[in-house]
Amino acid sequence: MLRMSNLFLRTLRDDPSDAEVASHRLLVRAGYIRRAAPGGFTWLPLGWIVYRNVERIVREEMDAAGFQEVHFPALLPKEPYEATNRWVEYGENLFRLQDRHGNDFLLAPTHEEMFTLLVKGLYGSYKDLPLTIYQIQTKFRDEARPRAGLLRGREFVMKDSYSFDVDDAGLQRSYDLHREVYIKTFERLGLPTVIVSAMSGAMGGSASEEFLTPLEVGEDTYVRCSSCDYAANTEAVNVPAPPTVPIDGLPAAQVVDTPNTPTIQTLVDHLNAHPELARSDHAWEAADTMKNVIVKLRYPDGSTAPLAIGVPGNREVDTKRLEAQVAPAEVEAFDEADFAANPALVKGYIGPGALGSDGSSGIRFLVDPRIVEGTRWVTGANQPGKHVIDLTYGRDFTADGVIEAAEVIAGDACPNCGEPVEIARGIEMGHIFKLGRKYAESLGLTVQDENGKQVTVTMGSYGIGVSRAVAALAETNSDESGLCWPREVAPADVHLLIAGKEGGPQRPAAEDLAAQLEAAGCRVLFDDREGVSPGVRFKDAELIGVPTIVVVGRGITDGVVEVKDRRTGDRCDVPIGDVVAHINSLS
RNA sequence: CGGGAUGUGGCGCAGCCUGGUAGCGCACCUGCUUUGGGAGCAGGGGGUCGGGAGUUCGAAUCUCCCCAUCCCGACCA
Repeated sequence: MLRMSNLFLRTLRDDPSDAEVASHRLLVRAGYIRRAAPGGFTWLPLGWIVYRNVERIVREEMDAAGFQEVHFPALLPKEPYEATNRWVEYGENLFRLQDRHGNDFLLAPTHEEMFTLLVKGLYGSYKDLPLTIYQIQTKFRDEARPRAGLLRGREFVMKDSYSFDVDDAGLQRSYDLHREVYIKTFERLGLPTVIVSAMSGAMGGSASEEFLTPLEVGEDTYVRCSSCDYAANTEAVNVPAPPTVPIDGLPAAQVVDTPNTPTIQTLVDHLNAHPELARSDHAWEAADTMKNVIVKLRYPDGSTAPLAIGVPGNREVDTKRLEAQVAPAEVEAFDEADFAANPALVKGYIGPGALGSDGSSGIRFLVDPRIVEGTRWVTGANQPGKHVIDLTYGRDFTADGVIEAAEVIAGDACPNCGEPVEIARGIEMGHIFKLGRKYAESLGLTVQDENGKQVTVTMGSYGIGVSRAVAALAETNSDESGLCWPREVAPADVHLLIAGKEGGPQRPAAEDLAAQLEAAGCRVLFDDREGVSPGVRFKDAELIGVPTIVVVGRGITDGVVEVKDRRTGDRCDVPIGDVVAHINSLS
């Protein structure tokens, strides 16, 4: 039983000034967590109970699936990460440090290398596989900007599992099993999730899916089809290419004067104001133009290279989508100095003639998938104040390749069925993906097959944000008054409080009831503090968010107590002798 | 990485412009009263004023550097 008279807890009346999102605000205010470092939090007793409940559920589901738990150090040597090149590729998000001898270490952001090496050291036969092992461990990422409390810290707890199979069919089975286990785990946690196709990011590998909890404060944007079951992180959306158009008979490209057209809109207006430039089929619109955006890619080794991206003029370049495409390189702005170094680029009037391996600047030029043979565009003519119209792909220009970097807009056609898509935000709670043989190859993990031949093992990697799940649960289970936890993760089943004069019958009755509830297996948070006004007790109960609140108050003279549902606010009087049975019927 | 704001007891804030004994509310301690919706009165304890350097007889306050937190931007040709 948790007695508030001696529980290490102090609730706050005011919101902490640095807390923005609900989960952060309420977890701090209700005394669950406390900031200890930039992006790092201390768990207080109530918070630690909730955290362990979440961890327990995750562990139970892993174990039930037959996965086995191991535990690695968080502090790791550099060498395995050099073998896979991640010491460099992981970039600035990797915490690197040195010991007293000057040897390099890292604080692990994830443990692919170590799991691979562990299996390599112990197993050598196809008969040992399949195998899935996991750990629940603190991970470190030197986030550029930790924010939103527990939702995005620099230190957090993750459950990560890894599957090992001899062949692709085995990997598929391991992957599918994990997918099922995750669905069940999030259901049990009471966290709504959407499964979306994803990019595999810094881990490498191929197919991958994310489990996102829909949340406005989330940092992932995903699309969902209004009609079919397609859902994908915007980073992973593949825009379908339109059919090509026969080039015969298309109007010739012509360079036209377009003074004072610094933006796409002014350009479109200018064209429409000049009938001699009119198109035969429709009035000019932004989607008929192509804008060429120049960025600078910075590679992990520090080198940089410019990149030109051609997208339809009605769309912006989505930096996240772009970065997902060029990873591990990072995207930087192409600044004045860069323009100065590339005199072939006429700012505001950049066109394909200056771009690509065959262009005057030689800058690598990639275009949106919508730009296919026979499509014609209005775009820069590489001279101040001039654009070119009817510039046709495959006849007048070509690019070095295709890139998925244009933003996805609500209403775009679903890549699967063509119906309009919706756009929503969410936070990544889980990620499953097929690593394939990348790590096994770089680290030499092979087993002998039936024929005595060495074959490279194929792997899957699967993560759940355990500490983040606590924040996501707080985020999705709260109101103006405070938190309201799902029962299985709540710090207690019942918040029992006394509302009555000290010295009256309420305290002894509440003590008695607390003991009975506990004897019946109920987890009780008992507000037995003295000299605290009833208002404070009620406010604290609502803030703390235990699912059922039992008030021993004035009804006690009639032998009844009040049982209140924290979430709905529904309350009813229950004879004190029936409370235990009543509570048990709730869960 | 850029711009802006902020940093003063556990939490929320004032004081800074115009340098001179560090303040308020909540929380905490003592006493009395109060007890079904963040009680009242009285009396207390607690702060290297983010850090460092400088100016000055004297710095929370002025100057410089650094650090941290929050917000906005990171591209839109």
